[in-house]
Amino acid sequence: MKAETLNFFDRVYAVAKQIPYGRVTSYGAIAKYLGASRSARMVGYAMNGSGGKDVPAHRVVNRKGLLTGKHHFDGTNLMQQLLESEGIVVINNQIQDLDKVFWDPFSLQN
DNA sequence: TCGGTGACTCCCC
DNA sequence: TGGGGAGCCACCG
Repeated sequence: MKAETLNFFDRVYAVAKQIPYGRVTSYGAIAKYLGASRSARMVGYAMNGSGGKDVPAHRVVNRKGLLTGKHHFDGTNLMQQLLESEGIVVINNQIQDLDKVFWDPFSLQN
């Protein structure tokens, strides 16, 4: 069974749910955590199915800290609003101090 | 059934 | 150092 690949989506959601408040991570970080650093696109795609789930997709951004997925939210700047609501500084759809708010899923292993 | 697309990232030149 | 191309895998039509 290719259950492992199917779990890829579920794992993405699981990791995204583990993102602590006021912190963000990148698609590549999650993908790498799942052992598919080159499948970062799939992570973002998985977020498409995050609708209706408790997955804080707004805490997942690209490697540059750009809110590339904000366009997929109901609101145009809803994603930015949510991040700012958590104390994250977002300017021009880009997260500031990304190094400070960046959260690594490998921290779970700690 | 097959092809195309996509919220990205890394490698090569 | 900077820019461009290829890769990856699942979902949709």
